Amino acid sequence: MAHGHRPTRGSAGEPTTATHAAHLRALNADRVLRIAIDQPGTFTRAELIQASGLSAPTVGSVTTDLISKGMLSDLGTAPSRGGRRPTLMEFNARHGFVAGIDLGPTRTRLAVGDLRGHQLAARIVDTPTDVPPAVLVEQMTSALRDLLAEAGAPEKRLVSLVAGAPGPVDLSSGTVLYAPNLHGWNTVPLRTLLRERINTGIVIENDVNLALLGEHSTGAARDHRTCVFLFVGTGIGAAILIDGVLHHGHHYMAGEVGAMVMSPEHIGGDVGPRGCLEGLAGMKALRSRWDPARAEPPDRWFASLMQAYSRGDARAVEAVDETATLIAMAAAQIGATIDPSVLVLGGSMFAEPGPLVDAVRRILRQIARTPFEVVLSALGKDAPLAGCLLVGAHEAQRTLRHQLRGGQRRRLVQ
Amino acid sequence: MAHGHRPTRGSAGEPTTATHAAHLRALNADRVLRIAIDQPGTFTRAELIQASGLSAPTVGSVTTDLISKGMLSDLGTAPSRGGRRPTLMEFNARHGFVAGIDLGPTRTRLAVGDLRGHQLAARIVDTPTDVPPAVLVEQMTSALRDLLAEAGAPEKRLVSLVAGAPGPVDLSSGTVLYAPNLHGWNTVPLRTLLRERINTGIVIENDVNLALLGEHSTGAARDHRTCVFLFVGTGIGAAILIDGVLHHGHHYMAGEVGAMVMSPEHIGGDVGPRGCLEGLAGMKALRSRWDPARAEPPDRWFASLMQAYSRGDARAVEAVDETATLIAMAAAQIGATIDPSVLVLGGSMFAEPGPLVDAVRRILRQIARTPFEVVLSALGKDAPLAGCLLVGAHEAQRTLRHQLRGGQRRRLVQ
DNA sequence: AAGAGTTTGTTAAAGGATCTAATTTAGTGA
DNA sequence: TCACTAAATTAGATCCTTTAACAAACTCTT
Repeated sequence: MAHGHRPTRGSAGEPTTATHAAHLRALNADRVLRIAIDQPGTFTRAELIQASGLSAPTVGSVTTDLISKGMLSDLGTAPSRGGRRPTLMEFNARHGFVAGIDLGPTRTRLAVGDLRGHQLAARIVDTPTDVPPAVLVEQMTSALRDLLAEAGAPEKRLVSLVAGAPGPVDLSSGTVLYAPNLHGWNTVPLRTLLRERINTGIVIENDVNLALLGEHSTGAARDHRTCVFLFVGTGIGAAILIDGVLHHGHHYMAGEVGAMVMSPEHIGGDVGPRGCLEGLAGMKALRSRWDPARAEPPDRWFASLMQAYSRGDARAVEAVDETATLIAMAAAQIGATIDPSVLVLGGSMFAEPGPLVDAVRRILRQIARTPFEVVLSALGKDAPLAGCLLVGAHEAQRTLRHQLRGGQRRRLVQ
Repeated sequence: MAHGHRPTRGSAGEPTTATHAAHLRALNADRVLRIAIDQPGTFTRAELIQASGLSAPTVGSVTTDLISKGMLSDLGTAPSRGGRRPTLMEFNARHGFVAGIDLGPTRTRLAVGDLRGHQLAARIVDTPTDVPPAVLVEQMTSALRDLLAEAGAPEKRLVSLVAGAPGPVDLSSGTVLYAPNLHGWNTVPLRTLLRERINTGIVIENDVNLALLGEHSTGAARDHRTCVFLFVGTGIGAAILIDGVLHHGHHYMAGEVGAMVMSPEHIGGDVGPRGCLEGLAGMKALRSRWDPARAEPPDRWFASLMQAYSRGDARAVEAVDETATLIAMAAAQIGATIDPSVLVLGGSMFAEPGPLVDAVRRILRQIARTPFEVVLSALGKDAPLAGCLLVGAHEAQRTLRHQLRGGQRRRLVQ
């Protein structure tokens, strides 16, 4: 009675782990939900009990909760297996939707997917050139709105949007630091631009990083927890996955290997961008080695080079070998640093098998002390978009789980 | 009545997060213990309540539990601050002990520390040469036993032992894959050899990795969550910390950059180990550049080279510059891949400031697109041992927390 | 010197969530 | 029809945390 209403002691911010009984509920609901998401098809309460290690009453109460929230769908009873017929359920992957935008130098790919990241609708549009970023974003969002309608996904139900950009990205602010192949893209606050037009969770990510995630989930790097994607097109860049997690670096510049200096003689300041890996072994350099006069049409010279190589043409062999040597050296150095289990090659230089990959493999066998598999991208130009939907699904699932916790806490405070 | 003793459903292994109320207890005890460990000095229950966000009764009951287990020490009452006098407590850092062994090519450093990793006793012994690994291990464990006695740490209370080896280590099996500077060390099951002699938790780790952890906790890389240690001595190797966690690579070979090929002309197979970074820029190569006849005494030539450099001696300048160029190139390539916030230079080549570091810094400014700090190791030859105690303390704290959970569960089953 | 006010810590009662055990539901098979 | 099986729900007990009240021990003012 001495103190009528003493202030509650120890209210030092959000606890990071469960402390109170109510948090247990959220944790267990979370656990069940996670199992439901991982389960590709349908399942019964009994299976959830098995998989979760929780007791039957708990699973029962959690599932009814999740069904009432719309996260699980009740599909009625299944045939008996000797006793009472079980109730089938499945994760309601259309409880929300995700979208991906892969902003490329010439083409932009858009897709809408469900909460598992499965693609429901996709579209390819030309990337408008010579317009300011805001105008480009405006056009892309309007295309996305069409696509959402096509997929039967109400905009309100869009939980997360992931956009990939061809350059390093500051993850924390969602800013594209620069994009050499997009005119005028320096320090573009892409996330802000998108958020002004679409109200949802937004993640901006580098396109090579997204490609690696795509290859990791459904492509050439499946089951490889530590791997590298080396993209060689006009530009050269790498993405790094470490124990299943993308590595971004302290300045979000990890994998920016295009500027690597490959030989001591290139250190002199005036040689500049030509002395770096990108300048010596990118697609432009390869063309200059083979067709310095630029006599062949832009979409034919590469095929002609490959043909010449198979004929044994000396200039073609030299161009391919010198290029492959530099790429293999860079790959070996990245490999020695990271020690991946696989290196995925992608970009227009490695769009399909051919003498370039073979040469890279051959040289790597000579110089890499710790050998790693070298494979071609399986998803090709679709890899970044696949990565978008994957990241989007992960983000969306996080949001879902957060809602779960939020719902619990609200009930608690009430 | 229908079924007399139905087997319990859903006993599918260990739950990863709390499910049952009893687990809450372990979680909250864990939380309090963690705060206690982080608190450098003493604290009161009231402070724990503040820091943990738990309620006063919970903290009260948890602390009495922890005190009865010996993990916290009751230090009696402290002077009042206007009310009832608080009870002071502290983390009982001597509830257990940790040990570290830094196995070097010429010297082996041993230390015993408390649960916080603070050093209590240390010793340096000559590494016996030309004895099989088992004999070496036998000698080291006997030296360690002496040291434990000296530190007042009963062997039964030794919770974890961390040994560093000068070569790549298979963490999962505790095997030293190879160690060029230790004669006959190929695929040595060091953890097994140690466990046969000392019964405690044992971790084997690469010495450069340990050095980086040491520099990260108390040395030159403090507050840098993503950083690289480049060791240049007889051999050359790197350690990589990513978001505060060591990166080991898929074959435990990450950072094995000594074998990196630095220029296309070195790719031909017959050049062999001389064409790699270690052969071109290690301490032996530097000596060959400066004193090819090996005329100067082994412990003097380096100082003499430095003196000659400061005189402007042309051969010295060339030797230093060429070496620094190669090291800077390797650093730039690692840096472009990892994008660290700081690069720590260590090993006998970088034992103290001098023209070599200056040259490396100068060249890095020219070729590194994403600049990072370049600093010298602050702990020098003690860095790996510091890392041993650090890792040991972490392991020991994990063991402690595990005990906590185990204790809870036992009580539950009972 | 006494009482008001403070700070610290403990006890008591209530609430929420899980678990085990029993029960209901709904089938299969002899 | 009856015994048996499997799935799901209900009932009761247990555990832990929280809020609220209380006790302890001290400072400071009147």
